[in-house]
Amino acid sequence: MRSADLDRVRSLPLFSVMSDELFKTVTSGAFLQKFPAGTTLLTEGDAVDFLYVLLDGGVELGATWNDKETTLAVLRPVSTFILAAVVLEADALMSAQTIERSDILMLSGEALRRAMKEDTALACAVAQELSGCYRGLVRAIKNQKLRGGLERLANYLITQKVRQGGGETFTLPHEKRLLASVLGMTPENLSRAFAAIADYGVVINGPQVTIARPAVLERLAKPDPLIDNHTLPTTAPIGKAQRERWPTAQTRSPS
Amino acid sequence: MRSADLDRVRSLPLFSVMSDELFKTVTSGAFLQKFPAGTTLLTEGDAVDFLYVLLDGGVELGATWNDKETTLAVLRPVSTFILAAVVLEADALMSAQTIERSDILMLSGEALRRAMKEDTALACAVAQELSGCYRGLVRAIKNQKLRGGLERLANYLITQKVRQGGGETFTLPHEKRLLASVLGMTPENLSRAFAAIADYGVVINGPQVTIARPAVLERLAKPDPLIDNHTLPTTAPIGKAQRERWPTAQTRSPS
DNA sequence: CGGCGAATTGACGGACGTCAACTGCTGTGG
DNA sequence: CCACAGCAGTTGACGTCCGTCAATTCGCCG
Repeated sequence: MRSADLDRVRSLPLFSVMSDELFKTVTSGAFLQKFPAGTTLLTEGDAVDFLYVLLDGGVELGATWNDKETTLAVLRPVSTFILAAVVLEADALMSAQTIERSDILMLSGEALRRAMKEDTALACAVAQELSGCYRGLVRAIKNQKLRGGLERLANYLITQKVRQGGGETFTLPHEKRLLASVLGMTPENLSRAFAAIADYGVVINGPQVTIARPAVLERLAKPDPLIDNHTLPTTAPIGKAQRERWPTAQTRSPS
Repeated sequence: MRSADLDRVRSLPLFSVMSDELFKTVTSGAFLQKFPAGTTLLTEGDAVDFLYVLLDGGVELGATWNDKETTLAVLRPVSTFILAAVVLEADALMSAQTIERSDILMLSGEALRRAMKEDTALACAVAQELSGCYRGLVRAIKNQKLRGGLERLANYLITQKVRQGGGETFTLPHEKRLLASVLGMTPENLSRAFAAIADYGVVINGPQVTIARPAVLERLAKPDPLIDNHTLPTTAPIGKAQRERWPTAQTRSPS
């Protein structure tokens, strides 16, 4: 494993508190693996033996029931995942799948649990990380149960705008079909929601989104600091630059 | 505070691992308060200074947005709540309100955070508790995003049946309007769902529910161990016995 | 006895899922 | 180099689920 990668892991809040010695112990039995897009890392119900750390690329956390599927989160580097299952030595409740070519570090869950028992600072850091994840899910449930589809989309767009620097135009970070799943709707319905949100000053051009009248959109979205997290959940620089090219001004076809 | 109450707290997984000395420190600055039904303990957005422990009664955790309200969980003794906010020293994301006369122990958050730093076993126990809460929320989101209202109700009934001993008839633990909020629907819609679920062998008689043909109901519900937790989240004996009396057989009025 | 809130029921409309057809881009192989 | 298949995205038609409004019943409590 490259030492640059090790440094990135070390800089996560989870690991920055550990002693050098313990860090070496925990990472000694670790793999760094590169996966192509679309690889299933973990299926819900699987026993979990590793703590995963996404160093590069992207990962979708999803779940299934009765032939329906939904996305619970999309992770960007640097993020850890399935920490809760590792702590409890339990089966995974979510599936994990790469959405791009990804570099993923796999740390022994057993080693992590042992390290927690020996290092109070680490155990506290784990508790804090889990608290943050928990609160992220509380926000997600509130978003899901309290808002309608159009409102969820509007707030998603505002969050993206802020996270990407606040410029009036930005780029959707994923495929729209994945976004639909994150927002809890069908791709068709998302398409209609994009069409409807044009009335609120939002111009869609492929993956490019321009918020022409932020005040109007905000009146629809009613963003709320107790639901929308406009700062990133972990130390996570947004993924690589998106493609810039896109067929020129493809506004709505004049019917 | 009565020593019997202290013992109940001590028996929680969170506190059973602490040394006597540390336990005394943490509980020394604690209040035991009795609240009437309907008391708001905490409003979303409030700063959180205490870890709450529900010793008797019931508490609803809810959230609000844009004049809509929803229930995220209903707690029964013995349960702790808002642990995550205490760990992070953050504002509450949920409101908490008693639904019955309740005994609630309030522990200094500051003292708990200090104790975590000194006692690895406690910090690990906190991490485990938080992991359990996190996984509970993952289940809740899956339930919400993957199932329709009728399916959520069917699974709720099966869960209640199991938790109350598996007999063919049991008692709803709360008001129906609260249940509706937990299940993410309106009271009117829940009423219709109860009417519709009669086709699957479920007989409703006030708060009494009889599942006449479990196999039929299960074919509708398709319960899943990765969503439905048929065992209780914490060491939580179900609340006191419900009223038994109810006006005799109030089946559907013969139109 | 009277008022209040929970629960139910009906009527209606809107939001959302499903099915199907169509477009345009992309990668593949003849 | 082009033909083709495959997939993302869009659009329309339609049906279902669910929320809203209103009226009614019933038990509870003052």
